[in-house]
Amino acid sequence: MQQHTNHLGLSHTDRPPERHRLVQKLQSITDLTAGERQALLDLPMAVRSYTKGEDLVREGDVPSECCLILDGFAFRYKLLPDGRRQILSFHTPGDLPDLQSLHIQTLDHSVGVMMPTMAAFIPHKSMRDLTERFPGLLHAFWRDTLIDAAIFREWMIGLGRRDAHERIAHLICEMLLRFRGVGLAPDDTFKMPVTQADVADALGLSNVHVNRVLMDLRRERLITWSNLTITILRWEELQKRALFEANYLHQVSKVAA
Amino acid sequence: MQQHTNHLGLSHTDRPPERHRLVQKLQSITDLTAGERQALLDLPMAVRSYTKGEDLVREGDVPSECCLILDGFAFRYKLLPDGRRQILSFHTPGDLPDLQSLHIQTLDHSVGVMMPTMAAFIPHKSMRDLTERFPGLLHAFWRDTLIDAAIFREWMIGLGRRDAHERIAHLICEMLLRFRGVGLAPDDTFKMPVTQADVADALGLSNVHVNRVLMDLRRERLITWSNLTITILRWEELQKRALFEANYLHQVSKVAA
DNA sequence: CGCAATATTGACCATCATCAATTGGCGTGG
DNA sequence: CCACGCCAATTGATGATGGTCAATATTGCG
Repeated sequence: MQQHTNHLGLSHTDRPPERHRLVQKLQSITDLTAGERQALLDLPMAVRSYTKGEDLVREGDVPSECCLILDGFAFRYKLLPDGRRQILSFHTPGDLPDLQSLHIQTLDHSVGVMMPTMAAFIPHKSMRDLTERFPGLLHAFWRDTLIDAAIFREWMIGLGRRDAHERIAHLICEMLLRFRGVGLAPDDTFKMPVTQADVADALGLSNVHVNRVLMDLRRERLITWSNLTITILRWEELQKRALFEANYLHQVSKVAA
Repeated sequence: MQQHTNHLGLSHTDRPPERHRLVQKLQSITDLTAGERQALLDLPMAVRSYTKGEDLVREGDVPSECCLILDGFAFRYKLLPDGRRQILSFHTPGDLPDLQSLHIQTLDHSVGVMMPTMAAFIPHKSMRDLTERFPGLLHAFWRDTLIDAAIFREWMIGLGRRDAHERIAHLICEMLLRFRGVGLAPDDTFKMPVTQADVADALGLSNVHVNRVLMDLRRERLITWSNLTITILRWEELQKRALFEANYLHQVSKVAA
């Protein structure tokens, strides 16, 4: 996830090797038949590259395609008129952060990237054809939407009822499991390409306070976080600090192929 | 919505007249064919009544049926180990607050009621048969899930980045539009059967602070709120106070039949 | 080597939580 | 019909978590 070969900003239009990420992702939440897998690989997609600070889509857009993260790291967010920002979710390769655009005309949030990221755009029409030919995939996408919503709910609990230490510890726990789920967290270490200010906007805190709490967690030898790289030192203790319960991730604890 | 005829706790098993609420709700977010409407009305459902404080389902349950609010007022919530509570959403008649159980085995939150409420339970098997026979309904349910998630996102912004006055004003704006959408807010007045403590748990505040902010909003003559009844006095001003933008509700501004 | 973005620290302050009464509304039993 | 009791609303006093502002270090990188 952390490195990829092409981020020159060029726009290709064909079969990037990373397209298997989508299969991998869906397979992590449901079973797919060979035919469904092939159909996913055959989806037409236009690939584009982005760098830190660019948006894949913006609030207010009326997209005619869905975007798929092939490589990199993206996030959904929304701005208030005066500039306050709330980050709604983080997305790793294989995710479809605006799947909702299939059914909801105008986008109610933006999708940006935190690092050089490659995204593929799949026409809505192709998605509709696909789900018509393969009802199993329709269920897979619906299931994905439902898990997405479950994660929103857990974040709401954090924003509404957890204190700063719990929130930050909780986010770290969640990201560890999500990266583990796609085989990207060997030795309880993973790359988290976000700044402390980003974390602040995700958790409803100020950057300054995030910094202070991180110092605490480091002092307590629960984690290490530098160079965009996080290492969990004491997993049990960290979960306790976060009041973390993994069930909401609905992971089908099976290692991605 | 505020009154209903039977809340003796009896369990019927047949065709309550309120079952049309489901049709009404789905029709408010998509178009249905006559066949689809009839199929919805023919769904088998077991009706049960609940009173304030009772739960329809609990976190950890593995339901084999979906619940449908026929009459009354329900909410989804989750508790932290030490008793802190976060309310995740409010639900009016026609809503299916645990639709997700169709695809996600174990429930990650509870559903409770705020007032005498009648709910119908529809076996998952019936739902699956239904969506198999009527793919249009499958899309309708998916769309419902997506709108649900859109509301979660808006609440996340409130919890993370709005101050107490904005949050409360925003909730009032949202509920007005939702009640209006089902024809239950004549004269910008509607019944909101929640206590100030409930509002606090929905917005991540303390009951005391909710009270103080409500006093402010009343002093400013923006609203009236007593006896579980809210009246909006100055709609434009209230929206401004809340930084409210209705788009996220994705309402198809058409009056329910 | 020097910029520019992040991270870190300190000082001060505001919003909102907590704790503790007190008041008010309303249903129920006598 | 009225008193009691309970739940919710209201108010006051006090304090803590976390925000804001402003420097000062670091670190990554061209």
